[in-house]
Amino acid sequence: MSLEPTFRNIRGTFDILPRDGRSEGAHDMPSRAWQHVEQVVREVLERFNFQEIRTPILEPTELIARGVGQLTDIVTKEMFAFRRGDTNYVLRPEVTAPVMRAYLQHRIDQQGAVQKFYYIGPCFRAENPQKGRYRQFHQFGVELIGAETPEADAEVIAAMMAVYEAFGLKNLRLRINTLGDAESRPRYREALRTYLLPLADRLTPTSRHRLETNPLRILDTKDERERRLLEGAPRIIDFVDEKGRAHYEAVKAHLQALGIAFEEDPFLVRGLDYYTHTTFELESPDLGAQSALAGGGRYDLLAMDLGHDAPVPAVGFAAGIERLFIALQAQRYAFPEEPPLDAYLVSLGEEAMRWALVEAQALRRAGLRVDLDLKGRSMKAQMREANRQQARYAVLVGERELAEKRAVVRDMRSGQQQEVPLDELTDFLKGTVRVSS
RNA sequence: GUGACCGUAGCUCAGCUGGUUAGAGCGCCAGGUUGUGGCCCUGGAGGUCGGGGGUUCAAGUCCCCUCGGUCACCCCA
Repeated sequence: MSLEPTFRNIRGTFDILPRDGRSEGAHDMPSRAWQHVEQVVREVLERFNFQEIRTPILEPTELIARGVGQLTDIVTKEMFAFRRGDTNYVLRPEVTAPVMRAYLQHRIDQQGAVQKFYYIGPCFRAENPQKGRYRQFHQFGVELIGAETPEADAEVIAAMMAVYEAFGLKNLRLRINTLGDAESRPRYREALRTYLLPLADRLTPTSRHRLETNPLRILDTKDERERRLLEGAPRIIDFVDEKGRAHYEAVKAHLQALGIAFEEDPFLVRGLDYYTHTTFELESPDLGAQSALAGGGRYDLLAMDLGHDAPVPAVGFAAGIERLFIALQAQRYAFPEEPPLDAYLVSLGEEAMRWALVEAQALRRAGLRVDLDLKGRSMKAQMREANRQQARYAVLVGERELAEKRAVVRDMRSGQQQEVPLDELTDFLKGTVRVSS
């Protein structure tokens, strides 16, 4: 199973293979399925006029630390970071901060219009892997930058839901909440602390620690006893000012108008510091412990956290592709089948093999999907290969055919075969293939 | 970082209370058809039983360590 001197993929990563082979270190879906998922994602998001942005996988560590937040789990313990020369690098653990960085760097804000970006690609987090969690994982998401209206929030959530709708996923649960803004949050934080302080001895050690560092994070505890303690805790919404509350109410109204079902969860806080106002999370019952399919929210303060001189309103979501796959498999999603080979060239003898090599090129130029034997195997073995590849036709050529300038073309479904002059092969295969498909 | 469970051919697994040359199905290769697939039949290749150490006359089977996997905690996608 494992030979010492051979290499394996790094823990928490996987290879995506052309054919689904159940094997350690390989994703259980073939590359074709990944292409399909990516394609659907692109189509849906582009329908919303989100346009792709590609940023480097390598970013300055400081960008992530300031963007995501110094005290977040991501920054304190989950970054793949290293130093080289006098620069600190990270493999990006998320894409929102990099997109904002690009937006500011290229002065896209000067263009005035609302910017709608989408991205799709790998991210890295040094966590212990488990179901739906990897060290190199793949995300897609959108960032809508430059609009502070509740309609922008609704648009982002609508785009997110549209992706899952396109895949026909059912039983999804959308939860939303508001975290208020830079004014209300500190006030709420204090109120929450004041409430929890007398109960500190009944909290878990981590929560007790968070009481000092980041009290909001205690809200999303899974500990039953803590949840009960929190029932009487002050609610964020009561600290949000008139404007913030109106924003939240408007978002909810828009979601209703869009026919998007949701539930409010006053305890929904997210582990990234940049969120303000609207936050949301999409869950699937099919995922196991890592139940979040996607999440996001508004992050109006991120630009300033990154050193910009004015706030830049923005809202976005991020979604996990591996988790999408889990949900798709659980709901028996029908992935498109591998397109079959139009023809497999079977050759006998060196000369015929050379002919096949050249003929394959001609057929491919004519638009056909063609493969040929490159091992010089027996005819039987080549036929077996043609069958395995589910080729529509096997084209057999040996010395005899070469001399007579005609090939034996075998229909692999019916088993019927006929002779076709070599110079008519392209037209024959194209014509017949077109007719039969 | 912590915990639980698991680790025998490419894949899925069987190997009873430790005891002769470690097995099956699928897959792969070849033959049955001197130039032909899918079904069937026959044969073959492929395993340091994750690795190391220990107990024992004897270990895939027991003990320890280690590596890897899975799931969970934490948190997130």
